[in-house]
Amino acid sequence: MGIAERKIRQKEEFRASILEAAWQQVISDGWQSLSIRKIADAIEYSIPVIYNHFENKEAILLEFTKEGFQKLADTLQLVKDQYTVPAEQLEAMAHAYWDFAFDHKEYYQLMFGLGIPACDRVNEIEELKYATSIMISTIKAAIEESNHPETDYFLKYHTYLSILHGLVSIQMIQKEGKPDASKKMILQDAISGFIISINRK
Amino acid sequence: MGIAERKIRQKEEFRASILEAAWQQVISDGWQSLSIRKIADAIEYSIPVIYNHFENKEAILLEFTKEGFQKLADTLQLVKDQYTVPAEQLEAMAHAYWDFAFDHKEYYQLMFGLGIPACDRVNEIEELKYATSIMISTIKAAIEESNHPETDYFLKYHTYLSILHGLVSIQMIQKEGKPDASKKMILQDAISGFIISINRK
DNA sequence: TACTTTTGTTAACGGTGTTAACAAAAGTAT
DNA sequence: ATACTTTTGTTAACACCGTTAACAAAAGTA
Repeated sequence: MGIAERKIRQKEEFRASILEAAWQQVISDGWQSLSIRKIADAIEYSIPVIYNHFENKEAILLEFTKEGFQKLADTLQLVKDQYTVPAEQLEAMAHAYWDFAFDHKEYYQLMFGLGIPACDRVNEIEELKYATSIMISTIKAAIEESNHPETDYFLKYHTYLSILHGLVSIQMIQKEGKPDASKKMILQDAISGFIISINRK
Repeated sequence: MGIAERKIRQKEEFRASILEAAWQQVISDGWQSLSIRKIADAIEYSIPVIYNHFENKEAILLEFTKEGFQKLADTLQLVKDQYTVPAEQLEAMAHAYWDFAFDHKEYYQLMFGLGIPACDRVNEIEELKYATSIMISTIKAAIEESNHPETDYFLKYHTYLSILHGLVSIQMIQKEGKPDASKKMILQDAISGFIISINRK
């Protein structure tokens, strides 16, 4: 009897429609605006039915997170396969990573827990400018002392900050508490590379 | 008459007590758990009084964000002043940045909008491992072809991912929409430096 | 047809940020 | 001291949120 199969299929469809409705909400107003109630409203069912298919809201978000990592992995693999030299692969994958992040912004934010609070207002914070200027002036000085005094210091500042923030936030996502001292080797490694890239002939 | 001054002073104290209560809540249960109601409860006043001192909840968070950037800037300045060679300053500041982030985790999360959703469960996602393995294998291959085949590939992977994530997330915080192509130069710059650091003699 | 299981509903609990309407206290002027 | 005004605080509500218990309806099974 195909009745059990049909039920499974229907359940799958229902589940998919929940995700579909959720995704529509996310891409139209960001994942902060996603609510169980809005999903229920969109699929024209009452709220508790959603809990028949997902344990809770987090489970829905987790679904998209997985989807996101899968898409990213597929993208990286695809790009990697177009090259043979590892260094070229790494470079191409880096660009692919970047493109993925901005082409699938919602996915990326979910995957890496980017809350984006006062996103647009953060640039107006005076204290931020202060911290920025300290770093920029140092970068500037380092460049002037280097073999390439014509280097774009603003670009280098962005690189510097990005490396730092990347290291920190990846670390924070992966582990609670203060990371063991060995993790600082990653920092040391990255920052050495950065400084060398400034002084390099 | 000092009565106006007293009022201003009292208002200031009240404001400070709100921030103090809020901060206690943040450090004890994370800033996700912070609510106007809990603050009101802690200072033993009714809810709306808080709105006499802060426009809304975001304004309170913004206050801490500013504080955070101020503290970071002070820390960086202090460390910078202990060195004279710019390259040394950059390195020391990098370590100070790292320490600040983990010594003042709550500040850092606020400052850079780190939502931390399935923070502890993210490592269990199978799709993440898939994406990870693609990157790691490439790094491994690049290292084997390099002048330093004994290099720790896991460390280099972390560096690689951190650079990428740092670039992306800093970019996302600062601007909505897809960044102009010129911003990709930062990526190019950072990734070149990374690849060089692998191949470097 | 009678029974069981699945699927869906309504209604509520406890929580959130925010605000309107109003009471109480404090300060000011007569 | 009394009358008036401003400030400060309160209660109560609005509109949301995630989640769940209690129950009704439909579907499948004997």
